[in-house]
Order: sequence, then C-alpha cells, then structure tokens
Amino acid sequence: MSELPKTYEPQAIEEKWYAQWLNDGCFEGRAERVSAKRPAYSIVIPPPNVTGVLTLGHVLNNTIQDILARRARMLGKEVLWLPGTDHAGIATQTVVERTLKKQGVIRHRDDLGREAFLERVWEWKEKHGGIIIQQLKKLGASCDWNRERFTMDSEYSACVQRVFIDLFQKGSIYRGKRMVNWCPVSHTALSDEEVVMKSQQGSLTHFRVEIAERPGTFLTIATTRPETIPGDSAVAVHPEDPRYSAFIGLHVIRPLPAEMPREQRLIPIVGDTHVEFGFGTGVLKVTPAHDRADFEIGQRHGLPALDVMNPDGTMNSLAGAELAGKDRFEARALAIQKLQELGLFEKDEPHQSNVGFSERADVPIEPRLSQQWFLRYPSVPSSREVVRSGQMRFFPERWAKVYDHWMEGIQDWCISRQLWWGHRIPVWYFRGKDPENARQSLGFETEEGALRVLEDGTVAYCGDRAPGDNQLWEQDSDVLDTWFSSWLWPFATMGWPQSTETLKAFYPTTDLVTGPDIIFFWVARMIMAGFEYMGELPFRNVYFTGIIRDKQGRKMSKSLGNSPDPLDLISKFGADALRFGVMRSAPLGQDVLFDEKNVELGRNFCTKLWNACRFRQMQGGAVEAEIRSEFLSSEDKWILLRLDRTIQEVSAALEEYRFSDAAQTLYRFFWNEYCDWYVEASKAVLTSGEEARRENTLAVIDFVLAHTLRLFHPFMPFITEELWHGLGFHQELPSDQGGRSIQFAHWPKPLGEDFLAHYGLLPEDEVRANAKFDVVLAGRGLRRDFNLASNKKVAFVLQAQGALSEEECEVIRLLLNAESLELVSSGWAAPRGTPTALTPFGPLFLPLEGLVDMAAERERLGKEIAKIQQELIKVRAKLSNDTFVQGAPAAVVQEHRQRETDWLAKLTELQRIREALG
RNA sequence: GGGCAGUUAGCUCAGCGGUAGAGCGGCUCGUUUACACCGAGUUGGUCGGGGGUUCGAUUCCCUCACUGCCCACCA
Repeated sequence: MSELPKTYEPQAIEEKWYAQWLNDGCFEGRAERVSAKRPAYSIVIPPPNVTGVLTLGHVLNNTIQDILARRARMLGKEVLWLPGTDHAGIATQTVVERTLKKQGVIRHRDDLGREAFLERVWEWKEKHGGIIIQQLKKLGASCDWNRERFTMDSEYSACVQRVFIDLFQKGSIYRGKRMVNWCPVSHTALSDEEVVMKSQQGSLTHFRVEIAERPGTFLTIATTRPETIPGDSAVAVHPEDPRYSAFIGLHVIRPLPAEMPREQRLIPIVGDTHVEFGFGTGVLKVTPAHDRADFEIGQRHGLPALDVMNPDGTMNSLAGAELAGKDRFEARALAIQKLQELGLFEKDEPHQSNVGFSERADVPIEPRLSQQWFLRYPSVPSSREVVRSGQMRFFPERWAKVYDHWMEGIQDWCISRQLWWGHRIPVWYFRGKDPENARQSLGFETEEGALRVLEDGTVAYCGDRAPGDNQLWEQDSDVLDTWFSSWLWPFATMGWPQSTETLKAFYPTTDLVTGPDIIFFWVARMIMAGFEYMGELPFRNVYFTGIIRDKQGRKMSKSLGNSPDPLDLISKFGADALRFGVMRSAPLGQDVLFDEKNVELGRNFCTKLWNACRFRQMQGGAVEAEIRSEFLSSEDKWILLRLDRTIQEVSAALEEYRFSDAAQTLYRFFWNEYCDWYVEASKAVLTSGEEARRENTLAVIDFVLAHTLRLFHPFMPFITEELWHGLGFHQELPSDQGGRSIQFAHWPKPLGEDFLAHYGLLPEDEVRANAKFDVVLAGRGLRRDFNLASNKKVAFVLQAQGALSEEECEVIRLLLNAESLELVSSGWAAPRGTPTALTPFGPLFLPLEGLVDMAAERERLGKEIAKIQQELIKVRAKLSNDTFVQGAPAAVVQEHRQRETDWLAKLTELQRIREALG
C-alpha cells in the first residue's frame, strides 16, 4: 500500500470497506456452515420503526450488537445478525395521516377510505422505509442484509395470523366489553404499557348533592372530573364510615344534566370498602363508564355504565344539551359553572394527581368501556422461571427483578387497535344468532375452537380464510397491536412455522440487546411467545443498554433540540469515532450522558492509531518477521507482557458485556503503554544502526500492532480493516482467517505459558522496565522543578555504575531528551547544590554548574522529606498498634513492614543528599 | 405508597476492607525520527450527612437527606 496520509480520512475508507464486505458476503450467516467445530452465534435486531431515522439510542444499541457479532466471527463462530424493521402501527399511521393532512390531500383518513389509505401508507413505507437501514450501514452494522425482514411481509403476516388463530382456538384470546385506555387523538384502545403516568397539578372540585329521601340534607363530594357527573350512577361511601353509613340505601339527586327530570337523576348511595375515609370528603361519585375503579364498584353493585363521551374526547348527548359536543376539558369548566349556577358548588382545592397519558400522542387517556380483544398470556410460569433460575441471564442483573415483578402481577393484554395500518384481526362475525346456521354458511369445515359464541352472544369465526358467504359474515375491522407481531420476531424471522435450516442452526438466539424501556412491551412477550411456540427460551442473554441523555442529564428530545443527528457526527468525525466515543462512555447498567467531546476523543484516537501504524510503515522492513528472544530488551518484554494482560482484560470484559471497560483498557494500553512508552523507547533501537536488533524491534511492533488491531476491530471496524491491509498483516493468512478481512482473523488469545517461556518473559522484566521508566519520570521531574524547557538538552548523572547496560542508558537518555546520561560510582561526589532525585537504581543528578538556586533545591528536598516522614508516621503508627499486628493478616502486616523499610531507606537517602548540599 | 439505582477531583466516571485513581477540563513548558486530532509536566478530593461493625471503612451494616427511574385504581 502506498504511504498513509497524515490524518485518517474516514469517508472514502468507510464506503470502500462496507461495499467490499457486502460484496464478499462477509455478513452472511449460513446455516450449512454451522457444526460442532463452528458453533452458531445469532442475534436479532430490535426492529426499528420502518419510517424512523437513526438516533443516538440506535447507535448505542447497534454498535453493541455489532461488537458482539464481529467478535463472535473472530472467535470462529458462524454469525447471523438478523435485521429488519417494524411496521409500528400507531406511529406510522399517525405520521402518514398527518403528512397527508398537511399536504391538503385529506382532512381525515375517512376521506380516502381504508383501502386507499393503506395504499398511501405502503407508498410511504416504500419511499422512506429504507432510510434507517441505510443509516445502520453507515454505522458499520454487520447484519445479514439478505435476510432483512419486515413485520408486515406476507410470510411474517402469516405467522401473526397463525398465532392469533392458535391462541383463539386454545381459548386464550377473548373479546369483551372492558375498561380500556382510550386515546382520544388516535381513536384507539391502548395497552397498559402504552400509558405513562404523569404528575399533574389539577384541582379537586367539591360540590353538594341532596339526599332525595331527606330533603335539605346534603352530601359533599370531591372529584377531579366534574364533567363526568352526568355519567354517575351512584355515590359511594365506606360502609363503616360513621358519618355516612346510615345513608346507604338512600338516593341522591345527581345535579347534571340539570334539564333531565329529577326522578331520572336519582342515584343510589352504596357502601363500598374501596372508598377511603380520609380522602376528600369520604364520599365518592361512581362513574362506571369513565373510571377503572368505578367500573369495578359498578360491577359489585350492579350499576349501569353511562357513557357520556364520544371517542374523540368530546361529550355526547347523554351529558346534557349544554355539555354535548364540548371537549372534555372545556366541559370540565362548564360543569363547574353549572354547579355554581345550581348553588351546589362549594370550592375548588388545588390537587396533585397522577394522570395517564398516551405515550404516543401525549394527551391524557380516557378510561373507556369498549369492545376489545384480549389475550391471557401463555407460558407465563416457564417464562418467569427461566429468568428466576438464571437460565436466561439479564445484564445488568437487576432488571430480572423488575421482570419478575411484572410477570407476577401480569394482566391480560388488550391486543385490538382501532387502526388501519397493521395486521387485520382474522375474525368474522355472523349476522345471525344461531351457531349451527353459522357453521353451515361458512362453506368449509372448521377446526376445533375456530367457531365460538362470544360474551355478548355474537357468533364469531376465527381462521386463515374468509367464510364463503360474505353476505352473512363480516370481518372485524380492527388490527392487532404492533407488539402482537413483534413478540414473534426471533422465530418468525427465521422461517417459522416451517422447520427451517436457519431455525435449526441459529435458534435460540444467543444475545438480545435492547433498552430497558421495552422490557414489558417486547422482551417479556418474546420470552412467552418463545416458550409457547418453540418450547424454549428465545435468547440466552439479554443486555439492557442505558438511555442516552444529553450532558446535563436530560432525555434526548426533539423539542429540546438536544438530540444530535448521528449522521452529522459520522460525517464530521467518522463512524469508528462515533462508535468508540459512545462505547467508551456507556458503562453497563448506566445511562449515557452524551457529549460530542466523547466522539472527538474517538476521532483523536483514530488518528493516533493511524499515526502509530504510519510510523511503523515508515520504518520499512519485512512485515511480521519472527521475534528472536536473544535480541529482546526489557522494554520489548514489558510491552509483550502488557499486551498479554490487555488481551486477558479485554476478553474478560467482553465476556461480561463490560464494553466501556474493554474500550477503556484498550485505549489506555495503546495510547499510554504502547505509544507513549514503548514506541518512544524503541526509537533508541530503531536509530541505533544495529540491523539485527532493529529488525527484532520491528517484529515486536508488528506483533503488538497485529494483536491490537484485532482487539480494536469490533469497536472500530473500518480503520482497523484499512490498517490491517495497509500494513500487510493479511498477506500470509488464509482468506477465511484474516486474509480477506480482519473480521475473520482470530480473536487474540492470551500469549500462553509456552510463548512466555520461549521468549523468557518474566515478571522481573516488567519490574526492570518500570524501574527504567521511573528514572525517566524522576529526570523529567527534575527538569520541571528547575524550569528547564523540555527541549533543552541537559546532562544527567546516575549514581548506579554497572547497573544498566549501554543500550539501556541510551533508552533513558532518549526518553529524557537528554544530552547525555552518565553512570557513576557511589564514590562520586555531586557538586554542591546539584538537584537530585531518587530512582530504583540510585540517585539521579542534574548538575547545573551553579545555575541552581540552592535554597530552592533545599526547599524541594525538604518538601519531599516531609512527605516521606508523613508516610513513615502512618506506617509506624500501624505497626506499633498491637491490635493491628495481632488482628490483621500476616501478609498485610508484612507488607507494612516492607513499606516502613522502603520509606526509611528513601528518607535516609534524601537526608544524606540534603546534607551534601550544605 | 412500594421497589430499584445513584451521591468519590471543576465535569464524566473507576475503585468496593488495608498508602484515594482515570479520562476530559484548567495551568506551565515544548516544531525531539508517526501524531498539535500531539508530547512532557502540573493543579484538583475531610470519597452526601450521622451512627455502627472492625486492629483498620470510600469500600460492609443501619439511618437520614437529596437525585433519577420503574411499579401502584386514592376519587
């Protein structure tokens, strides 16, 4: 390869390699290659919204998956990372509908009708659906794109239908009129998980109602929702409340709608233990159609449910002439006004309460009684047990508790949505009452359980084909909750219900990477679907990422404008920089405070890596020559030992999904240990003119670089690939082991005992190299203390004759940027006032020929001596404490003794030096 | 109301029973055989408060305070 440019220019390189990887089929997961020797590794992408765009959350999530996938390839596994997108019912339908309205095409989707509207959504999907996929490619995601799936592909839809039919026939799915969370904006029911509670400042309206049987006697009710008074069908008090229990069985006159005849407004006073004595006035108005708890009270007392609202959140005619047609919040004010006019209003008290909001539309949901489909979750016990027992592992572990708690109190799932974009519910209703007639008019034999009489007497057929006589049968107009398709993702994407090669090879998947915000929406449900349809867990490990926040800790949001576009960051800094920057700051189990500085750091690191390789390239010589032990210096041995430790630490961190630790360790090793110490030290040999030693050093450099590039590859795929080829490390390797792409090069193993023995790498080598580095640090310290610019050539004297070889001295001299380093015997007497520092080999002098301020030097030494005395006092205090000596482990005591000896030696030495100064 | 995290240098975080650490920032010096997207040096902390266990606690236990999440039908 031609000489590398001075700085790393990511754009062209990223494009080049991504195209090459795709062209070479590097990302393909092939079932037929899986064997005992070549185990499978699989992961399914959490499918992003098909019309979505890439966010930093996606960057974090998908970088982690890519790291896992690439490392698995390097470990010799057959990897399948299966990508795709989600149709995201409400979100997509809302976006398309809003756009069409903005374009003036429609005022409401009804203007187009179901068929035509859906056509528009598909058009939209074709046009915008690929965006996020393209963005993921820019990030470097190594997904098997040939297998891209969409939750509304025809085969996928068939899976969804099949599962619905199966659960229907098993009786797990039922239809009923229940209290659901209704979104007045989207006009659909929502599941409990799609509702977020928000604390709201509201008010508690106090008003009076007269007891019909006791004219002139009033009860005061406190409510947050006066607009629903027309829907009240009772007043409830606690049966043991001495203030009110005597009134149970009597009636009150409901104030609204005022124009309704009095006798039609009589509602009973019931006793119910749900009522709290202490809250409000202790008298509760019961509105069964508009409140969950009230609905239950209504059930217990056989009260009618009066629905006084329209689906869009406006009041209907039952609310009375004046409220009818008004929005619920407008109606609230109006109701209060009416109460005032009737002389029944008492007061408004400020009140803080939790209100459920539609997650998507961000408006308060309306508890609403409506006909919906529900699912009694299947395979709950095994799904719960698999996590409890640790057979499936959660990272961080604490989410297992959250999961367990939810599974414990699991509620039936409302799965029908009053939308058009989604999987249509495969149920047809018979326009008649008699099941036998229905059976005959179907026109075909049904399976057991497919034909059923529903709660309200409707005869329903559920199956994969429409009944023959469509005059008599009408299909349910609702679609299924998006998550009712997502929960099948791990196996529906692999060809289920056929027993495909893919399923056999790659199911269950290995890891799932997702955000904790969808633990109930998605993770829990996938586990249940997995057990129900595949008979086992769908994935072995679940990694929950943190949530990306801005550097002030706020959530990313469009309105705050604090959500940077990852694509901008990629074009500014490069994909590898973004990946590395994010991973380095994303510790397991913690939210990530995003700061562009981190990406900058990633970019800087890429440049560093680039230049370190450039430096190697500039040295020329054969690539990856054999290392010869007889030429190894202690620095060589030191860096090899450091590399060995780094391999171990990085591997261990990745095994435990501690990505930021792995990134941190690599960063430190490469920048500090390799570049700052080793490369700088190696320059002594590289310029020495001794060919054999020089070549050997290059061999060590190559060895370290070839390992480091591989360790970095999962984090930074593009630059490592470029450098891998640029330095020629691919040359000798078979094409499936790094010859073609670094992503198939073997993941570095610890060097191993044989290697260490062969090259004579011992802990002492590390100690010796560190001792030399200590001399350098001491010398640099002296420089600083006497304000000598680092470019000023000075002569050092080390009182350690014979302790260091000439080559070793040369290394130290170079690192100190010194004119010379002279070794002298212990008899050598430093000129008075010579600055001195202690090193493991002996005192280091910096003779300055009278340039030095003696007083300053004495002061400096004085400070150092004082520091050592402090330490000595601490250690001695411990050692003179009998309880410590007797109570602490012998090793600890011994360690303290050693410390005392060391400090004492240093102290004596420094004192001697100070005396020498006079 | 219940549960789960967190509180360590100006900022972001590591350490989790035996001399307080890293990165970033700040400051000083610097065109030394890659790299100023750099190098060298340096400044920053009674480890949230209070108890307890221990020879010894940032580290273990209790308690309080604050912050953030999750769960919960108090109208």
